[in-house]
Parts: sequence; C-alpha cells; structure tokens
Amino acid sequence: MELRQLRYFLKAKEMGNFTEAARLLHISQSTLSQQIKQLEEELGVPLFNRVGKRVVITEAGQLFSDYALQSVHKAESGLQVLRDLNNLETGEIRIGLTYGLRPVLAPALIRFMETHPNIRVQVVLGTSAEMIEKLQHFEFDFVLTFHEAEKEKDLRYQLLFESPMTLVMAPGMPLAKKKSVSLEEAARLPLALPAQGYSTRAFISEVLSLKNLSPNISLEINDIHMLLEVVRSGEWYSILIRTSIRQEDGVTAVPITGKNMRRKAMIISLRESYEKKAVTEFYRLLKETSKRMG
Amino acid sequence: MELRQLRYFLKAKEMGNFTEAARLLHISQSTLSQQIKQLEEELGVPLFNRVGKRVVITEAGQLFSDYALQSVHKAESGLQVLRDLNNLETGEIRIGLTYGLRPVLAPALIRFMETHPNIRVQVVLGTSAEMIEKLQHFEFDFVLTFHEAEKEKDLRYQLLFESPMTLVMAPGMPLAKKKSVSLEEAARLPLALPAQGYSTRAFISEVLSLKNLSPNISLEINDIHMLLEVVRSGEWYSILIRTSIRQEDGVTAVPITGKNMRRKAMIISLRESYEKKAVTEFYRLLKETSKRMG
DNA sequence: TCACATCCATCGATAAAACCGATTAATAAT
DNA sequence: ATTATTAATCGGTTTTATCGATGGATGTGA
Repeated sequence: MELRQLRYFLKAKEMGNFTEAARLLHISQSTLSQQIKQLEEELGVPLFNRVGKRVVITEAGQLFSDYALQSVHKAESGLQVLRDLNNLETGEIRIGLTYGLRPVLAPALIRFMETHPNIRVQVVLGTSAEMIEKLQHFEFDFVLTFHEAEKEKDLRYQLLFESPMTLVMAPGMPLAKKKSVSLEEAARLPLALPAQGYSTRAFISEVLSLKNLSPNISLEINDIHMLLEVVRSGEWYSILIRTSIRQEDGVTAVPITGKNMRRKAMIISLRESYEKKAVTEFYRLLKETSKRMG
Repeated sequence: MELRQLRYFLKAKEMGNFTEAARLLHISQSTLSQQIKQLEEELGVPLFNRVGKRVVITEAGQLFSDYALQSVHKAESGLQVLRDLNNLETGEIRIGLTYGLRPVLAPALIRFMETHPNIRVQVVLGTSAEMIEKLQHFEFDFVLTFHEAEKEKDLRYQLLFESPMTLVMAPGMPLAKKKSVSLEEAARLPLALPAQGYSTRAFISEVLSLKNLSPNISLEINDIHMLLEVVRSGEWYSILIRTSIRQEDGVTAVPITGKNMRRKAMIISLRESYEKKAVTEFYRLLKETSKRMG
C-alpha cells in the first residue's frame, strides 16, 4: 500500500469513472486500472464492483476511503508544516464561501494576494451546508459563512462580526425614513427574497415560521444584484443582511427589530487539522477587514 | 512522498541509526540512505543532522514524524477495517500491561489464544506512564493498568473492577485476624514495598504523603514474587492491591480502611482509533474474567 | 437491429525507480 | 596511529510503474 495508490483510489471514487480519473491524474487508464487492482489484492477485498462497463464503489471501498483520505491528508499536512517552517510561502489556500459574505472576503482576499503573490488562492461559492460538508472532507482550509445553529465539536468557530437583518427598499419610500421596522410590518409588504438554498433565505424562513407569519413572497431570485435591481424599481421590498448591501447599490436598508434579527459571520475550520501559516495570516486580514462591518 | 518512505523514516528515527534501521527493515543501508535523502528533497528540509558518522533528528524531522506516523497508522487502520470486514481473523493484537495486572490478563489471554489461534498477541510489560506513552504512539491496541488520575480526552477508559489496597503479611501474625487496618497503623510497621516505577508504589507514596505519614520502608523490591517471599518470612509487611495476591502465595491480606484505598483497574485505549474486532472480543473476555475479581 | 462509442481489463514493451554491493569519506574508539 | 563504525555515493541489477494497443462487455443512436 502506497500513498500513490490511495490517491488514485480516492480520485477514482470521486469520479466514479476510471477513464476520467486517470485523465485528471495524468496517467493512463491502464495504469489506474492496474494500481487499483493491486491495491484490492493487498486489501483482500474489491473496492469497486464492476457492473458492465461501469465501476461502483463497494461497501468495503466506502469504508476504506475514509482511512485513505485521512492517510493522504496527514502526509500532506506534514509537508505543509515543513513548508511553513521554511517560510517558503508557497502553496495553496482553499476557501469555501457563501454568497452573503462575498463583500467580506473580497477586500481581505485582495490584500492577501498582494502581499503573498506566490500563494494560489481558490475560492468556491456554495450553500453553507455544502461548504461545511466539503470542509470536513479536507477540501477547504476554512469556510466563511453565517452562523450555524448546530455546533459540531470537530469544528472551530471564530466570530467575525454580527450584522442586523434589514428591510431593503428603494430610496424615498415611506418606510425609508424610519429607524427600524418590525418583522410583522415587513411580512405584510410584497417581498423579493433570495432563493432557497441561500443561508439568508433559510434564516428568514425560520424566523418567519417561528412567529407564524406567512409573508407575501412574490419573487425569488438567486442573485443578489438582480434582487437589488428589482428592489430599486420601488415595487418590492427585500430582507437582507446589512453587510450584503453597498452604498453604490442605491437602496435603503432599515434594521428589523428583534433580538434574533442579528446574524453572526463566522470563520469555520477543522479543529484538529494543521493550520497553515498563510491561513493564520488570512484570518488576521479577515478580522481586520471586518472590524468596520456589522 | 510514499508510505514506504514514511515507514523508513520512522524506523530510522526510532533507531537513531541508519544501518540498524535498514537491517530491521530488511533493506540495505544504501537504499535507506537514498530514500531518506529523496524524502528530504521533496520536503525541502533535512530530517536528520549528519554530525560525523551519527545522524540526529532535526526539529523539522521531529515535527514531521507526528504526521508521518499518523499517515502510516491511518493507512494500516484502513487495512485492518477491511480484514475485519472479511472476518479473516488474522493479524496482531498488542497489549501494554502493568505488573500489577498480570493475574488479570493471564486467564483472558489464554482463552483468547485458544479461540483465535491465527492472531498473534504481543504483550509488553512496563510502568503505567510508559505504557500510556506508547499507546499514544500507536504501539498498542490497548493498555491494562490501574487508574490514572489525569483523564486525557484522547483516551477511552473502561473500568474492569475496583480492588482494595491491602496490608499483606504472613499468616498467623497478630494483625492477620483483623477485618481491616488503618493506613496509620500500616505506616508504623516495617514495610517491604514494590520499587519506584510501579504504579502501585506511586499510589502508595501519594496517599502516604497526603496524610503526612513517613513510613518505615526497609525494603524495596521490583518483583512481586520476591516481595511475597520476604513477607512470608514474617519480618516484613507489604501493601499491595488485593488482586495481586493469590491463594497459593501463602500470605494474608487485610484491607486498609479509607475511601481512597480502592484502585480501579482500567482498559485504556485511543478514543479515535479503529477498534479491531479481535480487540473488542478481547475486551469481552477481560470483562468476563474480571467479574469475579476486585 | 446493427453499427458505434464508451469503458474497463489485459498484454507486452518500455521507462522509471527501488534496490543492492562495493567503495569512499568521515569520525569515533582504542 | 590504527581500527571499527557509520553514512554517502557510484554503477549495475532487479523490480515495478507506466504506456499504448487490443479485446470484450455494455450502453447508445440511427
């Protein structure tokens, strides 16, 4: 058993397709096939079921993949530790991000890349649940998202800032002069909300159902910019976190009253995993950048 | 980086000597030297300092070895999972044991080896602290010892039984008829105790100093059998856990009063590590065997 | 239904690498 | 100074990882 074989196996499992996996691994399909076979012989168990021209992972393969992944990850962490020790400042940072926190990441990202030109940064956008899932499979160094209710003990949570939920409207609307509005008031208005899947939308749905409010949701849009454009028309209102809105968006945001109407922006990472120096530095930038937010 | 290289490196680190490590790995010294060098090149950092003809691990090597060990261990755990799945019932169990619990392990060990002839069992005797240390370096599947005060959170503790500390003497001595004696009484007697390093001795020293007793320790012996022989002479008394003494030893054991005068026999294992089926079965036997003890 | 494309396994050949024995260089021990 | 011990290096050998070609099995589309 060698790490090479474990890497091949993991890629094959991920792709569910030897040919494609081999392509991504820059080896021939024949090599991959042989190496998987060799690994299976050593383990004494098939890792894939060959059904026709397809390969489907077996129960054994499923079980084994956890260990394979962890073995590979430990070895790579060891490498990273020594890279850091040498201050070589090379390598890669992978970040999971939810849409609502794009404006938080952007300035930190720019400053980081300016000062660390030799570090490749990879940002993946998705829902909060997706990002956490991938984090736990070592696909990210950290995830930037709004607070998750369930605190899992293998994760480390760092608070960046809190920000109120706001009712968003076109400037000059009657409500625009108020200092705050209640959730009940908001629920009576024609609403354009982010689509299902967004953490903000999930949060809104939850607080609304808690108060037994069934609001007038006339629009669902899975893009914040388009959402704001709709709001600017003056026909609809929206509910968003204040930090999602910029000056130049040309809309007015009025905080919604209520103690649960604040959301927490969090850095979430794996508790037991090695933290690269570059990642520590990135945290610092994020915290500095987001001081002014919330 | 391959597991092979990590294994070579770990053995070299363990031995502190390439020639010896190579011998144990069944490869030539030249091969080991080359593979270590190759690993160092990939990591960008020397793992050993070459001081004259000696090799001394570097700080980087020290750091890296944790990750290397864990990587190798994860891979081997994965193998073990699949072996178990296949019920091949082959493999190895490694047990750390303190002297005081030899009579507990022995019967379970015999029964286990009768029913699982294809599993190799390795038992290592030593002090409790040594055994725990080795457990944390994946050298054992579990350790059998008396209770450690400091509960470390990466360890799993299973209680086997509790047993009182007893004052041990030759039969027919005046105290032999008593149902119990106090620690103060015992401290006034001429004592023959297990030598430093034994967990029982550490425990005795602790409770004595807690009560500000400075007993009359006239003998220290690092072998229980010889200790008992001395006690049988009638000149000395000893303090031992009741389960350390058998009928055929020809001595009388009187419990010492006091709520802290009971020790807990524990199975200690790594919480996060995979538990082999054979080990689970061994636990069952141990618990069954030790029902009657304490 | 019959080509046709796709996918995995296998085979023989080749390139890469792991490995060995011998030798050298450095150092510690005597 | 001499000898023994140890790690590094060199050249050659063995092992093995890899490749391209091929064949069989299985979907796919005309």
